[in-house]
Amino acid sequence: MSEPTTESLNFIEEIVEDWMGKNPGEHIITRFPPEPNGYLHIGHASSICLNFGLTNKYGGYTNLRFDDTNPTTEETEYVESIKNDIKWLGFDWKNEYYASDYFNNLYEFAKILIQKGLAYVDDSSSETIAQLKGTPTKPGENSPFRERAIAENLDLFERMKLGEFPDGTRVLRAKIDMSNPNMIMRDPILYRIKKAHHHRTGDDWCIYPMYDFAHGQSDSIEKITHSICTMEFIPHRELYDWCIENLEIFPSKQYEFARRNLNYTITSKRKLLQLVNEGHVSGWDDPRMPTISGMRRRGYTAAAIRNFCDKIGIAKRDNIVDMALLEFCVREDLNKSTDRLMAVLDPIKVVITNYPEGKTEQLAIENNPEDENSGSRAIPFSNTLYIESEDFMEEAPKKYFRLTLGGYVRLKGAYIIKCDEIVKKSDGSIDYLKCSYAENSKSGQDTSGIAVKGTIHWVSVPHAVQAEVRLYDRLLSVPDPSEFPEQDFKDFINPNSLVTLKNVPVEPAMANIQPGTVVQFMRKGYFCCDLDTKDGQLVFNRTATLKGDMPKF
RNA sequence: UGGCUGAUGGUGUAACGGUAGCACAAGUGAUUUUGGUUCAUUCAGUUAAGGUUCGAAUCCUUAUCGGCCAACCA
Repeated sequence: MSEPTTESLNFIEEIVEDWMGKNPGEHIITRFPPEPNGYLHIGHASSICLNFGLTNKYGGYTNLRFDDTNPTTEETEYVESIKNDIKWLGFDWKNEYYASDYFNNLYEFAKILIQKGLAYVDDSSSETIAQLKGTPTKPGENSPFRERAIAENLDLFERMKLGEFPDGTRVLRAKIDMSNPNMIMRDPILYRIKKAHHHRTGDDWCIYPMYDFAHGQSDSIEKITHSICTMEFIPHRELYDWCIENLEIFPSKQYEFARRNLNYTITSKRKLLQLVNEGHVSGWDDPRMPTISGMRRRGYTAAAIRNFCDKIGIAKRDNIVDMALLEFCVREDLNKSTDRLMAVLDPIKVVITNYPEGKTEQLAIENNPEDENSGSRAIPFSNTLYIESEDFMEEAPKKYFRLTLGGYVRLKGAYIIKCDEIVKKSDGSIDYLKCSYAENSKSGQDTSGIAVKGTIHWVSVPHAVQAEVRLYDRLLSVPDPSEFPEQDFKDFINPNSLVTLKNVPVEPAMANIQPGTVVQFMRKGYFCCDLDTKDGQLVFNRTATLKGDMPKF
């Protein structure tokens, strides 16, 4: 009965479907190639969903390959975090590989190029090499070492490997074209000397291949059919193809898409590392970070992140995705799955004068109205309660639906109360509210006939449990710091990105929540029980507020 | 001033020569024991100018505006 809807494909899917049409019976192979020099962030999530999503959809498989060709910045800690994050996101790789697995192959490839007269050892300093490289508008000049004999190149390269020369004294370069309009092709450096300890190969090597001499060949060795990367690698594709062609190896193909940007945050590993190192955040997994581990700690779910990546799509144009869409995906998922509990973030006390002193009633309340299988729980009610201070106004405008002096309001799951008197301190601030309740207004069996405009949450004072609550907000105070290139992005860190509340009264059921669990604090937002929770000291992170602004009065 | 790449509502993304659609955001209304959810509804777009065509977001030309490229980083 439904219309035959033709699913719309992104341009990468079109390329894949086209490939499959031309290669019947074969399957695609993709790879996710992180450099282990930082934690994965939301931009990587997009790439992960793309690469793994493609092979989930079309068959074939995806490898995880660490691009570990620079020993000075790469660490095992990052390898572990990356694997953990990918698994948490819900994806499985076929093979776990490392570019460093291929150091021998790459070394042999280099010798092949030398023998073909397509690579040479250059003794120039890095300054000289930069100088002779020219500029985008000015062609480069040949290195004086460019015409070295093949045998001499072979010998020198061998001795570079043997460790005979200090760091930075020699490099191996491809012999291509110093006047190529694409600067990447102006005799790119293939190997450099770095007497550094590698996280996997230890001290086996003192020469390491550059990205351009490792990535394409690694793809080729793994027979990657579709090597998907971001737009800034477009100029590198010419060199990618050049290496594969001259080495006569499996012709992997590179395709580029535009990296996804999110407003009010940054996704630059360099800048993220700066935030961590300089202590602007508590670590890579600080809930304000756009890292996968940060979002996880904040309470975002893997399903929400996957859905977000699906919704923002894949294209080639520059983009800054609205954070509101990510939050929408988070709320959409959490709304269906989280239990509703009560916590009073900014409490004022209410005494119900006509409710027996010392009496406790257990009231039944449903856990999640969006999930009929979620059941219900009992919450204790007494004559002394906390309510949210913003839920009371002495004199209120017409549109104010909550408690006012002389007005009525419903306590969620309990009774209707009326505020009879405000008891003030000597400084004029509110000490507590004297209220009366309607005994026949009990939730679910209300015969009072009192019409109330609003329902508010509450916690019984004698039964309350204390918690620390961390209110997180957007990391930056401007949507796009790149609009201010003269300024340091750290100047834009939102000073209110974290507000910590101590001794927040929460209902007793909260004490049984396990770290990592997300619940909704009724009317206040979604909150995730933090890993710092221990020995009965509860800590909650605000994952997201509820949608819409409560009108401010 | 070189090369590469891109341009569709506020944001993101479709439409592949034939009705510019979807989602988010924003607004309005209904429902609601969460000012949540849900439902209904409104606002709002093809960078510009030419050309080809019965017909152009789509093809061609020119212009304009963005992004990337001069690490022994990836």
